[in-house]
Amino acid sequence: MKGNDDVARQTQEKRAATGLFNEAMTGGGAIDFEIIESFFFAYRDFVSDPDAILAKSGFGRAHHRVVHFVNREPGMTVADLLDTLQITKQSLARVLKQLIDSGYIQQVAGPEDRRQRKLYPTRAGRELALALAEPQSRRIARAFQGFTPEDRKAVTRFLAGMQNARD
Amino acid sequence: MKGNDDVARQTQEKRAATGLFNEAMTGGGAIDFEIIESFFFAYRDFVSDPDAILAKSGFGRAHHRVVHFVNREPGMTVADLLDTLQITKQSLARVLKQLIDSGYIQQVAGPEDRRQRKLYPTRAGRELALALAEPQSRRIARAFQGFTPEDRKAVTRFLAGMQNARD
DNA sequence: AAATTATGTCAATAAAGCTGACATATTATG
DNA sequence: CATAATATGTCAGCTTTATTGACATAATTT
Repeated sequence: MKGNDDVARQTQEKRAATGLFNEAMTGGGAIDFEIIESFFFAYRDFVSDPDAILAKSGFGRAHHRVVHFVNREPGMTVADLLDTLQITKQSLARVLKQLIDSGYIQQVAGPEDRRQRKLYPTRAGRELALALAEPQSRRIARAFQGFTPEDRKAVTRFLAGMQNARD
Repeated sequence: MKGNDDVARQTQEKRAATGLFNEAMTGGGAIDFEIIESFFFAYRDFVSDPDAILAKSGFGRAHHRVVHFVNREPGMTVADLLDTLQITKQSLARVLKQLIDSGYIQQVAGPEDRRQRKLYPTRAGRELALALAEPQSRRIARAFQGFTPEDRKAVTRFLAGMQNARD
C-alpha cells in the first residue's frame, strides 16, 4: 500500500503542526469552486435589487415571488402557486393574505370548480411586479453586454440545465 | 393626447370588467422574465443539494457558507468573513460558534495582530466542505454537458457580470 | 493615556419558512 | 344520497437565519 502512504504524506504536508489546513481548498480541478462561488455572489446581488424596493412596502422576498408568478400567470390557483414555489400552504397563506389585504392581488372563485381561488394581479400588483423586475432585468442586460447570440444561448441553456427535471 | 388615450384603451382591454389583469405579464420584450425565472429556479435547485446533507448534521445554509469560505481561504479572519458574507457579526457568531464547538473550524490568534482570530478548517471541516461542494459541482458539470469552451466562458462572464462591483 | 480596532456576547426582534391539526365548501364517486 | 376526496383557510407552536443595540475585553495605534 505504498501509493496510499504517499497520498497520506502529501495531504499531511498541507497541514500545520496543529492538524489544521493552511492551503486553499481547490478541489484539484475536480470541483468547480469558481462557478459555485460566482453563482452564490451573482444570485445574492441579483435579489438585492428588489429587496431594497420591497423594504419600503414592508414586504419581503416571499411577497416578491408570489406577486411575480401571479403576474406571469394570472388566474393561477393557490395549488399552482404552491407547486411553483415548493413551499407549504401555511407559509404561502400569510404572505398571500397580506398581498390581498394590501390590494396587490385579488382572488376569484374558479368558474368551473368553485373551490378554487384563482389569483389575479390588480393594477397596483402589476405595477409592483414590473418595478421589481426592472432592476433585475437591467442587471441581466448589463451582464449580457458584448455577448453574441450564441453566448446568450449558452447562458440560457446553462440556467435550464442547473434546474431539477420538472414533471 | 390621442396617442396616450390609445395606450390607455389598449391596456384597458387586457383587463376584465373587475379591473383585474388576465394576460400574462410579458414586459413586451423589454423585461427579461425568462432569465429572471430561470435564475430563480436554478439557484433554488442548486442549494437544495447541500441542504439535504446539512440537515443530517443539524446545520443550515449559514453553516455551509462559513465552512465553504474558510476552506477556500484558510486563515481568513472573522472580519474577512463578515465582509465576504455581508452579514452582521451577531449573525455570524452563533453559526461560527457551532462550527467551532463541533470541531469543523478552529480559531488561531493572529501572529502579528493578536486581536484577530484566524479561521482554519479541521480535517472534518475540510471533508464537510468537499461533501457539500460535490453535488453542486456535479450539477454544474451536468449543466455544462455538450458546451464548447466558448459557451463555458460565456457562463463565467455572465455570472461575473451579474455581481456588484467589489472594492 | 486615550482612541481605535477586532472580537465576543447578551437581549430582543423579525422574516420566512416548517409541522400538525382541524374546519369549510365543493366536487366526485360508490 | 351518503361518503370520500379535493381546494382552501386557519390556528398554534416551532426553527433558522437574519436583524439592531448595547456593552465588554483585549490588543494595537495615536
